[in-house]
Amino acid sequence: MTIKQVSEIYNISQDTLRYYEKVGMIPTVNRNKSGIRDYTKQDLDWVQTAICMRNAGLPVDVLVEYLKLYQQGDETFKQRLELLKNQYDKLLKQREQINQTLEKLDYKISRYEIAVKTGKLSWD
Amino acid sequence: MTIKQVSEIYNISQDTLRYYEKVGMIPTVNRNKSGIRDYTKQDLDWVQTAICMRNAGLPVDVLVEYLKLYQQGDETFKQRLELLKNQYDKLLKQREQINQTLEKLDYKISRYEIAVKTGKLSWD
DNA sequence: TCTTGACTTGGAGTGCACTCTAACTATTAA
DNA sequence: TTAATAGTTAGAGTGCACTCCAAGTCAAGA
Repeated sequence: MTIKQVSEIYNISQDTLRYYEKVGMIPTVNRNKSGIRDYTKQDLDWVQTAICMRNAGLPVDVLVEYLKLYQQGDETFKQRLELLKNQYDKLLKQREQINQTLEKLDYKISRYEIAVKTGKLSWD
Repeated sequence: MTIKQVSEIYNISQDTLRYYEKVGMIPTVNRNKSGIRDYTKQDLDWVQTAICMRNAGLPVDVLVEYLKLYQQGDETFKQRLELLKNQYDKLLKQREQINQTLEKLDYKISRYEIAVKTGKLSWD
């Protein structure tokens, strides 16, 4: 599968796909005889996971570290587990921040709904 | 209240507080006769809100726009409402991304918990 | 054969959100 | 009186994650 197809499937730029590979966030993709990337099913799994993790805000260097450990083989299960738990905890905290902000916004929004109707913003 | 105190209360650098003010994310803080910031209760409310919003990932320029509308008075209720709703929707989507990633991580973590015990990573 | 278009690379450039620096001023303690 | 401390400003620098660019290669079609 070509980089163009992958970029269309996941709605991500070809530049970003090449960048992810260059920095080591996903494994090196095999090239055909003329040097062009040919993504396999496994490559797509890595791409998908990388995009998912990045969308949630995991830092690139952490994902690079994860791939490095992965490529070092079975000796690194424990380190990989620690890394994943760590990121899990950080995401829980981030979600909590978002929830707090959603609450605040919800409150403000309800006040503005009234303000738009009445022309007055209450208690402020 | 001095910038040092504010920075300690909210655990944010003085530089960042000055930056938020400079770019217009919070209103200008009054200075005493020797030009030193003296944060009022209202200033603190703005600071707290700014930090909350930034922690959830709202962009600086959006918060600047909000303050600008706020300072334009009652004519901008509708625009402020739109802005807030917009950010609310974006945060909902971001939370959804985080939830997806948490699920993925949870799955991986449980596999690695077993892998660490057995020395083998299953089905992969 | 020539051109078009899709790909390749290394490396430079961009946008965001701080973060740091230098030069300066005012207040306080020794 | 002097020195240390805590603040001020404008503006430069940093780190992250892309994003763009230039120069080149290759395969297919006119």
